[in-house]
Amino acid sequence: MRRMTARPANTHQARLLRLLRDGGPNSRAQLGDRIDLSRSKLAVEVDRLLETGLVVADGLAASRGGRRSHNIRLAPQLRFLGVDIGATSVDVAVTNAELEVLGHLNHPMDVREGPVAVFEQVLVMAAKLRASGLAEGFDGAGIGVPGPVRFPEGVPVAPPIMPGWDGFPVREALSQELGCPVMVDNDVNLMAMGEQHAGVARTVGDFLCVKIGTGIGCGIVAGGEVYRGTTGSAGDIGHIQVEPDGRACACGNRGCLEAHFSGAALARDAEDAARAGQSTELAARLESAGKLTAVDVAAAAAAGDATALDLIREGGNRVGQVIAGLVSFFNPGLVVIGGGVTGLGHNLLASVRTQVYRQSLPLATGNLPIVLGELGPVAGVTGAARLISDHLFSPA
Amino acid sequence: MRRMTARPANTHQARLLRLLRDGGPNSRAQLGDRIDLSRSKLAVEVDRLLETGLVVADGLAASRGGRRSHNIRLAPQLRFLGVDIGATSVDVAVTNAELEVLGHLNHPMDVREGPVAVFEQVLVMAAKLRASGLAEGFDGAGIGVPGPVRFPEGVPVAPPIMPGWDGFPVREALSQELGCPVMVDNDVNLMAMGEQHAGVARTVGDFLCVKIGTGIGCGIVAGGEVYRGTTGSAGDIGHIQVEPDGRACACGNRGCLEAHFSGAALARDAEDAARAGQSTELAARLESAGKLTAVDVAAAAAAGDATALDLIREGGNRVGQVIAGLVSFFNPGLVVIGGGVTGLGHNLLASVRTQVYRQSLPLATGNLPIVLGELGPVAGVTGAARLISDHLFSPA
DNA sequence: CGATCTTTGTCCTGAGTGTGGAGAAAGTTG
DNA sequence: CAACTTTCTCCACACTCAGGACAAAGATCG
Repeated sequence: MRRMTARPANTHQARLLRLLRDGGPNSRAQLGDRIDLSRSKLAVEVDRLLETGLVVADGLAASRGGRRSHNIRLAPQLRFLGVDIGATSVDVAVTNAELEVLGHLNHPMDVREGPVAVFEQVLVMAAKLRASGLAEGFDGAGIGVPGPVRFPEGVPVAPPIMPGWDGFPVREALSQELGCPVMVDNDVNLMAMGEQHAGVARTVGDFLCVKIGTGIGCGIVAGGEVYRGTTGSAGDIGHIQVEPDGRACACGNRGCLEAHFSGAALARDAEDAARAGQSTELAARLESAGKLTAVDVAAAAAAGDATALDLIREGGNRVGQVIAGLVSFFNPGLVVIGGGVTGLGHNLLASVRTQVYRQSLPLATGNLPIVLGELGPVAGVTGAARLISDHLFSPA
Repeated sequence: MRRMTARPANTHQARLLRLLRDGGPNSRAQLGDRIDLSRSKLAVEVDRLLETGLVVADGLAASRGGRRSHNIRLAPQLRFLGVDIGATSVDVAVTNAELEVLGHLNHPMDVREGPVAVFEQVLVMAAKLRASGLAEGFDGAGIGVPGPVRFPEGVPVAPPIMPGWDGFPVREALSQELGCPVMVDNDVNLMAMGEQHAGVARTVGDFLCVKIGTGIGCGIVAGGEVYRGTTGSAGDIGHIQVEPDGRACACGNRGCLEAHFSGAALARDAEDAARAGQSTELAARLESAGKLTAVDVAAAAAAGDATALDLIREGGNRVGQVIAGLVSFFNPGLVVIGGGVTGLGHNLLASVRTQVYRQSLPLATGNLPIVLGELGPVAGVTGAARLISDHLFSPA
């Protein structure tokens, strides 16, 4: 099957494609209402898009009191691949051109196994999705990695938790294997884009997306655009110091946020507490599973375990303290919290909110929602699809 | 005299005006090299600008081996007024269209005297500048106030250190008095724009501009544009907590950065030290002046006073700690430090650098200059002129 | 001092972009 | 079936813009 070869020839076409992607109007007349173009020019550009095959007109819509309109939509066979490489698992999903997730696979895997092994797994998963009939091929792929990325080149740089990935040509390699265009970004940025596209941040121009998983990172969206910083490391808040002479961190410093609270830190603290006999609930879980994760702590807290609750509350205070500073600095319109610890839910949220509302100025917090992400593991892959679609739906 | 009435009719004209403002080429041919337009189109737009009077062609340049070119430049009689209202003083300057400062006045004044009194003073100073022959009138004015501003309306909001200013229609009032367009912004943002236009940040797209005066604020420039946040309070880092249960702050919290280090805090600490007999140098200065300021501390440190040096070093550590966090988060390409404490100079800078380079990740600090502002008090007024000129030099 | 080359600026034609009106097509409503 | 709506197409006209031809003005060199 022939894959997407054409690209929009001008900004009008690009805007039309995005309008259609984002679930907008689907007749020429309705498109005309939302784009600043005359009917005639609009018709010309739509016709050209129809010629390229990026867009199809299939069937007629119901009448709204007059002549029935043609349904204009993005080519239904277009498929994007969204890949989200986390520290401990890989998510792969296939979407249509509207970025609706048609199929989604997850595979536990340590990113430290290196790019070659991870890519092999990604290709297996992509093949499985293809084999299940969801796609005959991919028109583009977005991929997120858990570390800073030199964005224009699509190459990870100096990733602390990803030895072996430094300088690996992710974009080029994956593009070669899949035979389609590929864009690479930080996983946190993709989560932010996902929540922006289909989640809680749909209507917000400036927001922060704090992802608490094995580590902690923060996606920054300013003026509707992801902000990546000078070297692509913007949002790397895991190593902000929260306690002078605090705990030793893998980065070599002491007192980093990540060392005091993160999925990994929480699990370790819970195990310590269980072994110290502070919580029978946690001890029981440790006994049966051999180790603890954030999920266990969440379950224990839900069961009313005071120690687990304390751990969550203290962690929330730590993150909240940092977020409070970021809120003062960045003055976002929304703070989204997501990642593996979302299961800790409202206990975590409550202490974060307390810290932020207490420490930041009223002007910055007055109308500031602090909420959990809406999309869970879908956020990353949706963001990945969005990344590549933004790229393909812009003039060449 | 007739003032500037015309505005650029399209983006081409706007770009040409900015090219000319920013000291660019000044013949049609040279303009053509830097703008993506054909010679013919360029000639048309230049002719139209000449007709409006925004631009003049005066005289011929020296030959460069062929026909001599016409000097194209912004109308020489254009004048912008730059106003920088600080907590304890008012700066007013007049610039030409290239934003060169032609005259600059400073007047000590407490912003808490309220907008009416301050405006009266600003108008007196503007009149003085006009009387000295530097301007026959003003084509536009930019004004900075030491607090958050609802930018589109030009109205200060909830300014903690400016009682009486909340909701005062600064833009409208000043525009009425001066009879020209006015734009209002936070003083810190203007300092950032000043350093961006004519100072150390000329070539940097993403940078932070930390202003340490009576309080502490931070201008944020992302992608070449000032970032103001959702409610205009972005960069308000003075109330980030640096010490749990630290010193009481005017905002009602404890441990705010501003309470531990700022022009005001430094002066107070120095006086305390002098009274406690920890420094004969500071005591002598306190004796003779009745009070101490950051300037005294700087002088004492320059004279080798250990206590003064300690105060500066400790303050630098505090700010450095916060800046380190911001660097991790924002990943800027440059950090500029300015404001009243610039006199503390390299002693301050040294401890800030130490903190940042120690606490932030190598990827973010690897190529990160941390420098003092280049323009001093001129930064604010230059930024103010730049603000209004950006506004006037864009299509209506 | 003239011939030639360079640089600058102007003019003109033709291709392409985009608008708005006229009106055809295809419905609904009474 | 007449009147009205909505959607879509076609067409004439204005405007934008690029690039070539060429004129103006000076430098360079034999």
